[in-house]
Amino acid sequence: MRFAPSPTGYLHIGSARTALYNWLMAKKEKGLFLLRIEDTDRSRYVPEAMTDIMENLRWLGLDWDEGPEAGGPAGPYYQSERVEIYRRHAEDLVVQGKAYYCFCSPERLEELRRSGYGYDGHCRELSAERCREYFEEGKEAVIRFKMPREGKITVRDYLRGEILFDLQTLDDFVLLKSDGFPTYHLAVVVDDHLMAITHVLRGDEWIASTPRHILLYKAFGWEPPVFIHLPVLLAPDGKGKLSKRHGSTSLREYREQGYLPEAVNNFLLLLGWHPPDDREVVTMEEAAAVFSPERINTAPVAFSLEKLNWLNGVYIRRLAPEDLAARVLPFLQKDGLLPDPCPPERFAYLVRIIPLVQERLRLLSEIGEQTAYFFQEEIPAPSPELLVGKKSSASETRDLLAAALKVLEGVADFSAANVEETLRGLAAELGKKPGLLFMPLRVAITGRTATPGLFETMEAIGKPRVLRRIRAALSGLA
RNA sequence: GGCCCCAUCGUCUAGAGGUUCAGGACACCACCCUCUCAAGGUGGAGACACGGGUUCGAUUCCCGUUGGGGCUACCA
Repeated sequence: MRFAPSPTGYLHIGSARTALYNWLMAKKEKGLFLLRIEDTDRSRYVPEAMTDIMENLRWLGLDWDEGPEAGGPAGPYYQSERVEIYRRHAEDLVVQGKAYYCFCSPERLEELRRSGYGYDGHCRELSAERCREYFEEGKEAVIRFKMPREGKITVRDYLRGEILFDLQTLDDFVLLKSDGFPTYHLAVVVDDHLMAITHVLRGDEWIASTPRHILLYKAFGWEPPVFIHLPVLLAPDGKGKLSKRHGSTSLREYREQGYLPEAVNNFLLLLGWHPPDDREVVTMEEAAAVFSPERINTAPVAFSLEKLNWLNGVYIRRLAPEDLAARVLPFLQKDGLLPDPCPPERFAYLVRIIPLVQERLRLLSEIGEQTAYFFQEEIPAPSPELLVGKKSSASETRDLLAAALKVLEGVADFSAANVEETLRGLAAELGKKPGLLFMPLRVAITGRTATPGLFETMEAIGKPRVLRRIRAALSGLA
C-alpha cells in the first residue's frame, strides 16, 4: 500500500482519509505502507507542503514503513529524484514503437483543446529521421503514449466491478514532459510497479485515468495492481466538492482548532467505511484489526462536522486527566492563562481542574474560555444583571450573598463536600430553594452561569479567592 | 458538449428479492437525572429521488429520467 501526495499545499483532509485507508489496509493485511512524494510539477511545488504533510501524517499516527526519512529498498521516494528512471522507461516505449516524440507547439495544442477532442496524433507517425532533424533544430519534445486506436478497455475496480472505456475517447497522452519530468500517469505506473504496490487505493477522480494506467502496465509487460477508488468528499451541504469555501480543508487547521487525532481518525474512518457491527467509536487499533475494503462505500460523502465534534468529546472524556492536561496546555499558554514553560505546580493544578471540565469540553481550544476563572487571581466583576437572576431581585441576591459569605468565612475545611453541606444548610435555614442561592454564588465566583459543579469549583479555587470574589460581587451590587 | 462514477432519514450509514409498518449513529425535540452547563438515561419526529420493466413479490436486479460528482492539461 502507498500514499502518494503531491506537495502542492497543506495536507488535505480528504487526502488524510486516503492515507488512513491505505495505512489501515496495510496493517490489516500485514503489508507495508509507503509514502511517496509526487513532486513532478515544479510550477506548483510548495516548499512548506512537505513538512506539513509529514508532520500531520505523524500527528495522525500514520507512520510509513518506507519513504522520506524512513528510507527503504525501493527509494528514492521523491519522484523528482527518479527522473532518470522515468526517462528510461519512456524511451524504452519509444524504441518499442509504443510511444513517440511529439513536437507540437503549445499554441497548436491549445487550439486542439478548444475543439473539444484530445490530441490528434499529429506527430504519431513522425520518422526517426524527422525527429533527429527536429532535435538538431533545438526543438523541444514530449513523449506521448501511442494509444490503441480502436476497441474497448475494461478497468476492474474493486468496488465497482468492470468499467468499460471506448479507446476512441482516449487520446495519446503525454508520458514525459519537455522539461524531462514525467507526468502523473507515467510516474505512478512505473513507481507502483517498481515499489511492488499490490493495491492502489486512491480517490475516485482517478477512475477516468485508470484505462491509461492499465494500458501502460500492458505496454511495459507488467501486471496491474488492484484498483480501489474511494468516493469523493463533498461539501457539508452535499453540493460540490469539498473546498476551502466550505470551511477548513487542511488537517493542520483541525489540529489548531483542538481536535484530537484519535477523533479525526475515527471520523475519517466512518466517512465511507463502517465496521461490521454497529459501533461508531472505533479506535485505530480496532480498525486495523477489522478493516476491509469491501465495506467501503461508493457514493459521494458529504463532509459534515457534527459527528466529528461529538467524537472529539467522546475521546476527550476517555483521556486520563494528566494526558488531557498535557494536550490542553498549549492552548492555555496561547491564551496567556499559563506560562510557557509551565512550572510543575501550575501543571499539577491544571491536572486537578481537568476532571471538572473534561465532560464539558468539545474542542481543546475551548479550554481557556471554560477555565479562565480558575487561573486568574481576580475575575472581571460580573454585571448586576448576570448576578441577579430573573426570578430574584437585587436586594434578595445581596442578602443571599452576604449570608453565604458569612457562613463560608467560618468554614475551615473548604472541601467540596463540606462547602456543599454548609450551603445547603444555609438555604434550608433561610427557607430558600438551593438553586436560588447557588446561582448568584456561581456568578460571583466564576463570572458565568454555566460552570462545573459549584462546590468542586469552589474547592479548586480555594477559600481566599472565593471569599474575595463574593465580596467584590457584593460591592458591585451596592 | 463527450466519457465515466454515484443515488436509503438533514448528515454518516445497515440492508446484498420476501422474516423491515426499513435498523444504528450524529444533529434535532421532549422527558428523567440535577445547583447551572455538560455528561448519562428514556422516548419522539425523520429516508428507500422519479418512471418503466423483470418477478408470485422489489429498497434490493435491469433500463430510462432527474439530480449530484469526476475526468476531458507538457496538474496531480
